[in-house]
Amino acid sequence: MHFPPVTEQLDIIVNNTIEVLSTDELEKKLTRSLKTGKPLKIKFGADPTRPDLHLGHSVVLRKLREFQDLGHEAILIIGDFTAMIGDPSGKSKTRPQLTAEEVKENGKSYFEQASKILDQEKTIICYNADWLGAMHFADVIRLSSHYTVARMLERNDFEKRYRSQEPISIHEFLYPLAQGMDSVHLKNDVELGGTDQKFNLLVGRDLQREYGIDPQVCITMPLLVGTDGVEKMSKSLGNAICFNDIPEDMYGRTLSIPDTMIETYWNLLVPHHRGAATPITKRIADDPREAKRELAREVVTQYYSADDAVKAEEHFDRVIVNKQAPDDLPIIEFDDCEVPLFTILVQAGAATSNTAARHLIANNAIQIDGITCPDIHYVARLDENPKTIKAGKRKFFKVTGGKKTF
RNA sequence: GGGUAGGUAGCGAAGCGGUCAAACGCAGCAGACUGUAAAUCUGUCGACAUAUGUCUUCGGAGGUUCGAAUCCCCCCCUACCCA
Repeated sequence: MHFPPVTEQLDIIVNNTIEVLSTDELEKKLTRSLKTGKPLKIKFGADPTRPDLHLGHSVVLRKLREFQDLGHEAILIIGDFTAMIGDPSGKSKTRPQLTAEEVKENGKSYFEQASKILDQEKTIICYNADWLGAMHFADVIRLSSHYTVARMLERNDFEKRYRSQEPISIHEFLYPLAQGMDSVHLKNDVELGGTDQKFNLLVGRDLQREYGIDPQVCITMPLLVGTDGVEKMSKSLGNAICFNDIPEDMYGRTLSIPDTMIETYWNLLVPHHRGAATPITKRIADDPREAKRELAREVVTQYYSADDAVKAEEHFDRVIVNKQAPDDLPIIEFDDCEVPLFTILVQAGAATSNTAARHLIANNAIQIDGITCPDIHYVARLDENPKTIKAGKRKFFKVTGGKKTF
């Protein structure tokens, strides 16, 4: 294996990170691997509870990819075992117990999505139930003897909850230990995670030392703020841009971020273009609109293609900017010639109930062939010529009727 | 084992016998505006029918009342404190 010089590697690795614990050790490890020709093992773990990856995940995944490109070995751990414990960040919500099959399925989907960023060929994937599931209760007790309650309470959210008299379950204490056990098992050299993972990463490091293994270097990456510009990106907060979003959504949602975040997004999400002409800071200052559009195109290009990015932009300009209907609308067919508008909306999936459909109509959100229809009792006269219905800003479809012959 | 505080719509949180489908905030949806799906302002936000209502909801099961989310009884659950 041939690696770039250590200083060059360090530059790339440290870029965009929040913390590297420690840089010295990382340098030593890199030097050693350069000498021996043995790649470093880089660990990144993910719980397969929610298989929707979003741009927030991509920040860490891209760092992992950088390691791969430098010639190191990326190990993606699907936490099928730890998923059953439940992530203790924030209040522990009762999670639906996943079956082994669901977990495998989610894990597979996770890997597929992650492969949009990682070099799929070179990624090693493992399931931590393989070793955690094999542990006996006695092993677990022995493991837990390596850590103290006081040290656990050092963790930010534990401490906060403890102080404000919120409950902390014992199993939540076990979570970092389980994650740390992964590091003991893998003997990895580096573990990556978001800043919220810092404590868990350090536990892994401590445990490795306890078990006589060269402790891992912990690298934390910034948490990406969501499209709302406030909270960290998360599917449940509705401020996420997901890998699996269709290009149009991905493009539009990227455009909706506050201007102040363009630079951050650019740095964290767009692969380094070496020797890019004008620095992004200047381009944002000159023309924020175009800079953001370029960002959105870049994002779509990464997960789809440059072609899709252009199409998504055209779609956006047409539908959102110029408020015109896109091509290729789905057609909903009715047998009857006269159908109440609210029924059409429900059938088309534009509203979840008749009442909801009426609310939409009453809010002037419905247009038929470009004309707003404010009458909640409106009965549409349909024939084989499709009428275009616009529900809200973005939902379009066509309806035909009169298939029933009299 | 004992004590205390609680369990209300997606979440947070009022209400504590009728005017409660239930204040308020957040999220959601829509309208206006905008380079934008951001921000801001406005409306909406259980269901079914309609403008007058009907039905199902306030942890669960009973009960008292003309009438309960609100009172009584039993049960379940959650948190904290003391042992």
